[in-house]
Amino acid sequence: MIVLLLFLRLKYSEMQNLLKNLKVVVHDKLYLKDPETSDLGKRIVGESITLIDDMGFECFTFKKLGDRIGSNESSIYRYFENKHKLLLYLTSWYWGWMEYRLVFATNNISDSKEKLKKAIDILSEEVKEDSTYSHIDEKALNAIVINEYSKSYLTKEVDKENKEGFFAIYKRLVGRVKDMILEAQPDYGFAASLASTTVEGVLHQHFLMQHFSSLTSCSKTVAPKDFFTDLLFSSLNLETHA
Amino acid sequence: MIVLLLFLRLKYSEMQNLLKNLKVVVHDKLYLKDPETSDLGKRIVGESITLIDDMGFECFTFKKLGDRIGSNESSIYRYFENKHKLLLYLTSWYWGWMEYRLVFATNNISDSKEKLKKAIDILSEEVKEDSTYSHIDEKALNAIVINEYSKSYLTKEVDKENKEGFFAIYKRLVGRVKDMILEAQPDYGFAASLASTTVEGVLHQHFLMQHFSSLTSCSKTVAPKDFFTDLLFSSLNLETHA
DNA sequence: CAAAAATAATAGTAATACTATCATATTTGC
DNA sequence: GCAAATATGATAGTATTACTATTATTTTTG
Repeated sequence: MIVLLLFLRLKYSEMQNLLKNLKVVVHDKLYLKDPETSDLGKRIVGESITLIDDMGFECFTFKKLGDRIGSNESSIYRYFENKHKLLLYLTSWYWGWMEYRLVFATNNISDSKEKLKKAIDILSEEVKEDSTYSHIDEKALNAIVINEYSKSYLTKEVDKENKEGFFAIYKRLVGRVKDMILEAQPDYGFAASLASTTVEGVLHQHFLMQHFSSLTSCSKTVAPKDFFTDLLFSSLNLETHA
Repeated sequence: MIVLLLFLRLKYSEMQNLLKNLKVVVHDKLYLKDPETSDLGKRIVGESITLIDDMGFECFTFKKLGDRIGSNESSIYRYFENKHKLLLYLTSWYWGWMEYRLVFATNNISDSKEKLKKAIDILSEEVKEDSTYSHIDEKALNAIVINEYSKSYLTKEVDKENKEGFFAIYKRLVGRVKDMILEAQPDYGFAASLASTTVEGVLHQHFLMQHFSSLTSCSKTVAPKDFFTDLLFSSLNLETHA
């Protein structure tokens, strides 16, 4: 689906309408039953996002989610094996959504520097509205990714789950950033590390802004985007202006 | 203690002997009873490091630790309130140890670029030996910091715990890196973000080397140090060679 | 409208994360 | 050397978590 978009030239404003008719595809072993196929499934996904955002992933349980959506714990277990898989599902969805927006926003830019700059914009901008999908609050999901994403891979099962492909979307996204870096500067020797540092670092800087302001230069006037644009263009030895 | 060292000129080889007579000081509300003051306490700290490294923080319990050290769960609870506090204790200790090594290795360097380069070395080098302290396996502790550190602050209690000073050592360390960045390039506008990105990013690159090799440029021949040295010197607009 | 599928309700289990109490060692201060 | 204090160990108990299993009740659909 996303590949198709490379041949399209659509205005940014049309993206939201388009996305409404597309489904972000996540690995089908992350769920027992596709939550997109039923009303209950959508409520599970939708309310789990706001609940995890409210209480944090550690405190979140399927029992509490059941109470919240007026359903039963056992029904939730028919959609997701456990809350770890649910987190993988939600964050995969997020990265799929991010990848879509990244590809969409950059596909019609021919200048490699402009393209990279746009990519940094998309990756680091604060998500402000939960607009695109009716049942998914993208702003809350963005907060979850900032606060919980690393818990999804900092586990003893990471190699097994990686082999199963549970991190495929994230890896593909980092790979796209890496490719854009190399397009802008083919000689650069650390493209993969710079890409992963950027994707991860953006989340970290947002976290620091909220909880450790002395550890970040970002504030109301300086955005993570400014820091990372400077960082990437300096290390690639490129001028910031096109 | 560390301040004193600024006025000393000791060989690197003497550091280990010196450290043996110094105690890394962590926040005293992280423990109920100082584990350094008893044999049991040292076994708790020492064995918790290898046990967490072996089984991961999620699977680790005080009951299992009690079994391992031939002691009782209830005795461990007299030293640490819970395993979260123990993790904060261990990681604080690690960052205190790192800060010590950083200050020691850089204090006698007058050239600001050389100093920064040395700081990157210390921060990003793989810890190979558990040499300095008899009861602490620094190599295993380094692995714990790579795999578990972010779990210590990605919690709902982070602001309260930050106010209590539980992250003071880490913040001071990042502050030192920030100061060195500004010493080398006073005009640079994102010193705090570059410092936090480096300290955090080094851990992340080590993790990626172990589990997501496609997301990093680091390998057996390229060290995280090489990437971060290039990254910092480029963004500070400095030449790598002194 | 009957059969199938989805959901809800209930019960039960093993493990976790503790707290409380009491018993027994070990240390120490006189 | 002994009593008092302190440290450690053993046992028991609780609420919660993270499930699994079974059965009952709705809802959907051919």
